[in-house]
Amino acid sequence: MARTIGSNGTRTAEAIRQAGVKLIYKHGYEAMSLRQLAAEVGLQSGSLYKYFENKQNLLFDIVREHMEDLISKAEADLAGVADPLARLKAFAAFHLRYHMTRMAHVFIANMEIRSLEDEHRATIIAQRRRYEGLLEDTLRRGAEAGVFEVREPKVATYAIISMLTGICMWYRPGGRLSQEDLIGIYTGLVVGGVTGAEEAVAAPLPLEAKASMATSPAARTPKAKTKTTGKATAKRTAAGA
Amino acid sequence: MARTIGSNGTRTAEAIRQAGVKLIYKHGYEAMSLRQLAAEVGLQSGSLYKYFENKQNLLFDIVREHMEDLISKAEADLAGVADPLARLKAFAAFHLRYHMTRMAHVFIANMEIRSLEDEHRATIIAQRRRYEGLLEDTLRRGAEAGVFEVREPKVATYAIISMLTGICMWYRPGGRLSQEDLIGIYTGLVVGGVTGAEEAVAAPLPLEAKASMATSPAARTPKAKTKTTGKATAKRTAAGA
DNA sequence: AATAAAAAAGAACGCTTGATTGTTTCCTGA
DNA sequence: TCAGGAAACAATCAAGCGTTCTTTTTTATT
Repeated sequence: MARTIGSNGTRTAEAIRQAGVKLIYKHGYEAMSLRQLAAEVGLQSGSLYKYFENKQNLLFDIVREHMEDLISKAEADLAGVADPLARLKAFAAFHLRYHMTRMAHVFIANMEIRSLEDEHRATIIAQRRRYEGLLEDTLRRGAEAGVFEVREPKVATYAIISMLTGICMWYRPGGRLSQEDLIGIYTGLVVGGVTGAEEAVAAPLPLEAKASMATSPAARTPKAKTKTTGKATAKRTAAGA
Repeated sequence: MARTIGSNGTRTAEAIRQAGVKLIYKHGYEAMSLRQLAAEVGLQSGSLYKYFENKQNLLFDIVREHMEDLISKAEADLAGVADPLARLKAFAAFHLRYHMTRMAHVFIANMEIRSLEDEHRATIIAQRRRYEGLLEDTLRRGAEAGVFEVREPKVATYAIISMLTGICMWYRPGGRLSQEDLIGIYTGLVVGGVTGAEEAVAAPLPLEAKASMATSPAARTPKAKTKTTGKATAKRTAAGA
């Protein structure tokens, strides 16, 4: 056999992209082998190279396109909103909704940066800076306008984004709380945090002791989590590309 | 040559553990080869097997021991603190200080869970549940006591822990802000978030454009910001645990 | 119908991986 | 002092890796 019946380039390209996202999300970039990916799409591993230069570039393409999508949608969403508080809420809502909808892409973009080669990683980090700037500017303007109590906009930006992004570590569609419920909860936490509870900002910290050491076993409660097929192991090839 | 002069089992075991943490932190578990690890310690790869059963168990040992340490220290730190607000602040301060001090271990424990085999992963997740319970119980009691405005303690727990954990994505010792500075800032955000800014919690969301899936081509920055604050800005993304 | 292009198969490559084994050297305690 | 155990080496294994190349089949174009 060679070319299969009904085969089509653009359709295969899209299938590879989707399968790549799925497998990298599930197993990680290093752990995903190209044979595994090819099997998922129904190809031989060698045939994949009609669709990307090498494994590294597949990852880079996926992450870069995701970041472009994230940024453009965020900027579009915030375009008309001027008031800092409204802008903050809009950002939080957008970020949460986006992250709940496209968890696999987000997860990859956050986790696999380390697997990118230097130049690629620099590109992605620059994109991320730009995205973070949307929030940071909002916080800074709000602080200048006296709406927010934010002494360190950059730190607050990192903190807030970490908090919001964290939702895709546990959220699964169909749970007790709807997306809009969660947006309400998270937004409340964010806005409360930056509009200043006086007692909070003032307080240094109430800690007396520092010591440690004590053993404690046991555990409770279950929670849904990702799974791994304990199969493939991989290497990170230095000479690879 | 065989046994090297001055070689000592317990010392080598410790060296392997440390090198393992270092290399997994730097390259990831999958990407770290045992030959790389052996070279770091000054051994041949085969010799490593005197110190662990296999690569998977090395990872598991590292993560499990880290979680045990985290939990026991946290429980010790919170032992005497009864008041919900004080307890919340103490938890935040502990978590931040711990994560700023042992970033490599924390990073591994959060990132490499997917690389653990099913049974091992279940053990670690149970430990994490227990740790999260410390915060969740505090939030729940504070809410019952009317000190906090927290409708969903579990969600708030995830959100807060993600935010706090995120600090080790960018914090590097020696930056402009001290550990205590950062603890103050983060604690302010946390306490503000749960002590309820009325306007925040009430507001549903001020968004008119709901469709996050609307296509928006390209991306134009009205205000792209690339402020380089010394070195504090760095590498990894704001993701959570 | 003839031909070119596209799509995929399939075999092969050089290498690295985690893991195993047998052997040699060093250290230590009776 | 000298055996016996601890510690590490050295060589090896099969498996799997990313990648390349050639061949074959299908589709599209003329």
